[in-house]
Amino acid sequence: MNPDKRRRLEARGWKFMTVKEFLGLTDEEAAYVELRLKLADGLWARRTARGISQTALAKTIESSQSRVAKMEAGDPSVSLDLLVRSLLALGTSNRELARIITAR
Amino acid sequence: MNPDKRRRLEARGWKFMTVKEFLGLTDEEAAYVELRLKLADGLWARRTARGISQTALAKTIESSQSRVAKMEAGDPSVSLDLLVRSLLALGTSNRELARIITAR
DNA sequence: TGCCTATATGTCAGCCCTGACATAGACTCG
DNA sequence: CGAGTCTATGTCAGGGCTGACATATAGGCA
Repeated sequence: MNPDKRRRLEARGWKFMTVKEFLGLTDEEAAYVELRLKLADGLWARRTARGISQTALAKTIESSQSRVAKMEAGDPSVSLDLLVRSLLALGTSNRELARIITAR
Repeated sequence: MNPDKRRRLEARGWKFMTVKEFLGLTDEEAAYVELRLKLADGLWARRTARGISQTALAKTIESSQSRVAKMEAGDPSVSLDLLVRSLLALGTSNRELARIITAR
């Protein structure tokens, strides 16, 4: 958000919080959610870099296009398991996986 | 295995294979299994380093002692999700998580 | 010896995640 | 315009993972 706009809104009594604060997450929960989002972004990056469609990826991991879309969207209904297995199916090495996790 | 013993056994017609070969796993599946084992080992290492029991850890993650034992044993009935969440509950940072993953 | 703690292993009802399907929007190309 | 592709989103029955429980083994201590 624009700093000026934020200042003006705060002057009028608005409060700003992080997603973590808003949802009342513990540190571990926040770290978990963050991790999922990083993997989701990493999956999208890897897939598009390879130039393959969600449907094509879905076939290689024996899933469906809709589930791939949910994965990349960070949908809560998708497990870490499936995210990681999808990344591995795209040929992601342990080192690359580690880089995705530590990305900021 | 002792190289001499192996040579003697091979001379008698025994064949040796990796777990991956034996189970007929694809590269991705093998990587997935390996990853789980690394996380399992990492969990055990972190827990014992903190000097807490499986029961104590189970309480903090709202699970049970038996499930923690299965986790550390690399039991197939345990999801990556639970493994990672347990590690995070032990205060494992992203960087440490990455180190566990890339450990050999 | 008996008691306590820690860990391993098996089982199971119930819930969460699964793939599949339907549908809609955005975009490209005839 | 219409047809095709790609992606997003909602729904659902069924299967996999869950916590809980029971039980066994091992080690420490009195």
